[in-house]
Amino acid sequence: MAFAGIVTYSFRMPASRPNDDERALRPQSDSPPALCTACEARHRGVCGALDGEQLAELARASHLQVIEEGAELIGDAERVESYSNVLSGVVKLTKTLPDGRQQIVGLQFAPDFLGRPFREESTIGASAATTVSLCSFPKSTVERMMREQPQLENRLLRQALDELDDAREWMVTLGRKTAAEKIASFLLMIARNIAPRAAGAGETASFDLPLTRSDIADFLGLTIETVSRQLTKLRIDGIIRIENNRRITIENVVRLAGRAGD
Amino acid sequence: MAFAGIVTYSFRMPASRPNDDERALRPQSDSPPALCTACEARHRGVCGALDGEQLAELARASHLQVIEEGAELIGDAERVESYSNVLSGVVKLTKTLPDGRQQIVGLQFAPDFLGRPFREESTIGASAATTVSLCSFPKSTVERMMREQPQLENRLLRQALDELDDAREWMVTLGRKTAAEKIASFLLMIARNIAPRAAGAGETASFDLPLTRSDIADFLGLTIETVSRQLTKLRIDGIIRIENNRRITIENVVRLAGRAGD
DNA sequence: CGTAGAGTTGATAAGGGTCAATGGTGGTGG
DNA sequence: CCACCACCATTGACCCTTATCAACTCTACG
Repeated sequence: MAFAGIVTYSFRMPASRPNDDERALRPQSDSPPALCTACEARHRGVCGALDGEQLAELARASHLQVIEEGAELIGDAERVESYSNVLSGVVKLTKTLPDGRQQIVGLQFAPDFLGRPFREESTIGASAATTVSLCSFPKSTVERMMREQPQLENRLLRQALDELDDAREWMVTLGRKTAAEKIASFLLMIARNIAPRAAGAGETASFDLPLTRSDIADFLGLTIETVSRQLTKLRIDGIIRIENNRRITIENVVRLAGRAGD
Repeated sequence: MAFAGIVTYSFRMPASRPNDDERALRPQSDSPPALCTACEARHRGVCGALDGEQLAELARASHLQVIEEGAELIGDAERVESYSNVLSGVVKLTKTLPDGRQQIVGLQFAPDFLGRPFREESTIGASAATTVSLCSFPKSTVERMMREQPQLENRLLRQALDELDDAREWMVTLGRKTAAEKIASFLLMIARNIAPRAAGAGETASFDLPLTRSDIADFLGLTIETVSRQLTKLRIDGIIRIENNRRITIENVVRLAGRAGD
């Protein structure tokens, strides 16, 4: 059941036909494919390393997938035959102990690259925290391009180092922060990824949590009860508003940051 | 006092003079510099990506440092002007919260590469857990070579991905394991890095802990008292022998692994 | 031989886990 | 349109693991 809930489209399916206007705007053969021009990965993601021709080649080999909430993308220790870019939604990376204890070890947002080069099988599981759309490529195509275009490897190195910084930041949270500090740090991290404008300067920020209470607990090394209690505490203290289970408003970003422990 | 306790040598200092026999063995101008031939980093580390000429050039710009136990290599948020290879000893990577709580977020052994490309200042602190020897290069030389030799970037990407796997492995340990499991996991990890032979197949393994109880606590998100109590418990159960504060013998690797939670 | 620093051990307390009951909310079918 | 159910989240009572505080031991070193 690994791919339950995954719908796959081809980039050349009828729904994505370019119309005459679009064609007229990019007549050259090495201009970016129509579907790449609006893609975040083309600018901030790994595809930014490719020239027009390479991008066209990759687009020809790629396909769009829409994965519904909860579906598994990659099982632990499963052989992986493709890489992907996250186009929208949130992917959670998980590790599970033999007795079932689970830890979320990372979250991926658009336009992150999803996959583990240089390893036959993945060491972690990946699943859709929300509905996710992915642009997936065959492993072999990406690996050939890495050899032809060093810029691509450079982009992957930059993302790997950023993820490493994130992982180490969370090690501090997991190892040394209290439950209250963990929740505050988590809300701030989500806000910065989902509503960067508001979280940066503004005093308030509203967003839908991409995770259930159970996921948040698995991310912070807590139980769902503790997560719930700490959210309630922040609500009573007037720092957040809980519109419904998923939707949160941070009433005062500065005060919340003051409770994150750093 | 950032560099207290650091002794610096040049690679061309008298103590490292090549004798006639060594010269005779490698007459070509692009053969590896004498001091690189015996270096682990030349084979398993990043230097393996360089050809003879590049290696010679890098060696000319590099210098050997011996850092005594406890000395700080890089302060948090400090500007870094050089990269290094770890030649021997153990470097601990730390993060500290404003109120002083500390978390060790990684350990580096020979022949790991030390440094954070693409960032002006480091986001973590680094200090010598044991006496450490480093081979250091100017930032600019390494960065130019990264552009000239894509293989170098490939090596860095591989190391970054390995470190990311390690960091995520420890996130599980920090977030979901009990104190007893944390200590068992830690001892196994150290044994695998310091005494790989014995830890792999053998039933017993002896080694010197590269960390104090306080460091172990900071690595595992515990207090020194809990670390001490759990070590005592393993000793009483006949799984380890504590020769002295630093030296440990794992009497039964299999039984210890059974207590690591995975 | 005395002191300092690291480690151990013990008593107590608190933070967060566990177990159990209750409270929303969204989806389905009558 | 409403009632019911399933699932998620909240709240409460209690307990356990680990932190905290304190005393003591051991070893290295002058």
